[in-house]
Amino acid sequence: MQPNSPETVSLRYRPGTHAKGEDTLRRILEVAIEVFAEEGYEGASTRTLADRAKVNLPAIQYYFGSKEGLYRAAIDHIAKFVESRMAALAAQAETLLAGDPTPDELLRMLLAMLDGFVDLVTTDDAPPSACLFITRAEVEDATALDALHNQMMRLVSQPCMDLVARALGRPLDDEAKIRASAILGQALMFKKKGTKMGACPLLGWDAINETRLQTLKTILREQTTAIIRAAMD
Amino acid sequence: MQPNSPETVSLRYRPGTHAKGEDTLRRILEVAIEVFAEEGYEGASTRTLADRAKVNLPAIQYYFGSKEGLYRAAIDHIAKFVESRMAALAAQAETLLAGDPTPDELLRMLLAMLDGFVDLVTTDDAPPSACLFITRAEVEDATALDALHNQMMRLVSQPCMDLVARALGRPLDDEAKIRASAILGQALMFKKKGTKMGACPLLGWDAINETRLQTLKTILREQTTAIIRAAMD
DNA sequence: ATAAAACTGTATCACTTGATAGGATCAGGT
DNA sequence: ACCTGATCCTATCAAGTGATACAGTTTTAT
Repeated sequence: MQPNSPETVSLRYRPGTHAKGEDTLRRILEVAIEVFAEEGYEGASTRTLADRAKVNLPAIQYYFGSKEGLYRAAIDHIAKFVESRMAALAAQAETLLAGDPTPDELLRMLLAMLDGFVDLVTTDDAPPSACLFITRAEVEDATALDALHNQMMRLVSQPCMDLVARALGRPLDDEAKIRASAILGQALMFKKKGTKMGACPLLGWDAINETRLQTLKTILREQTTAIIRAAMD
Repeated sequence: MQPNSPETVSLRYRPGTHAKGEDTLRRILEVAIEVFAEEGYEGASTRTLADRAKVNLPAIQYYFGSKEGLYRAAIDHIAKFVESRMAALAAQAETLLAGDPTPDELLRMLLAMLDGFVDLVTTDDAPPSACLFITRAEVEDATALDALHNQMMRLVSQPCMDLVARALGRPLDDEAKIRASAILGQALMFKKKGTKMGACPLLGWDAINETRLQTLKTILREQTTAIIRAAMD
């Protein structure tokens, strides 16, 4: 019985019944994020996936129904991680916006979200290679990413755009959206295992350690403050 | 005789001798950029490439030696386009830096390069889908991209980093590099046919027309000015 | 005009891909 | 002890891949 095949998912499968199966499933999932990140969806063969996870070939169909099912599960897994990192900040921003915040409070909130976003895209926690996985999935135009897109919109882009608009005392128009996007764009250049044309290779940074992360955050906070202050006049 | 096969390239092939062959070669190349951009290297089958270019399957081997040869030729073609767009600006920046420029001159030059970079990543000219092609090639970690990487470094990143460093009266250290990268990162969010999480979908922009481009450039210039001015103190 | 080279098309090869069939093995409930 | 379902494995399939052999056609040079 394939526990996660389209027809039978959450029908007969009871997690924890067989601890061994649970471990195997998790191992496949975590390896899959790495391999999909390295090779892409088409490039990652089911044989490579199975080998790297130390399982046999049909295990993928058994646990996830199909290669695509595994891919979707990988996206879900990353989405949960993003949620765990950004949900609190997004909620905080929403509460603030519901009240009658000063421009300075709005700016501080925006800087906090920027910090969180930098953490998110530079972190090596939880699902390794998650950032590269998403980047690849993006250009591969995976429709399975839609859920994650909506989530990023809800937890990152939308709050930032709202904060920028309110801080500038404007409606949520193109200008506010452009400014918010550009501010986030600064951070995206430094994303983990980004591309060769990303900022890290340009800086000669092999990895982002704690001191480099602090330097980066400080500069981006400063620049964002300058951007908002200048636009307020 | 395969004109571009590794052994015989530029050995017996004389472009223009057979006008028909020249056209065919160019047609394959232009279609290839589109198809590789849409499907990725692995995803683009030689059959799809041949069909879209209205040639038969072996034509790819005949003209480019192999699928990989076609890929490399596509990258070369894009590299030439980038050169045509950015070389003048890069040279201008170099000349300026060789003299004794004022901070204001340096800022103006930086803004001009930023404008050029925005044009480059948002344009629909010359090789359509070139931007998406590069983005895909980046995450696919194509070693064939190295030449283009060096070129982007030489024509865009390096000049911008130099300009920022000099404008701030600092050496070319991490801070200057981070600031320059972040400034360019603002523009990258708006790249043509970027990802679904890019700025254009967030703005509800289906395409970037002339007025939108002007709005974008104006805001980015303004923000960059604010960033540099604030950092000079 | 005619030979040589450039170009195009059909048929096919060896290989890899995702997926499945069907049986062996294991763990938990009775 | 034993049965049932969960888990794992070997062997195999049909489809699609990049590439080539080789014959036919067109263009150029002499």
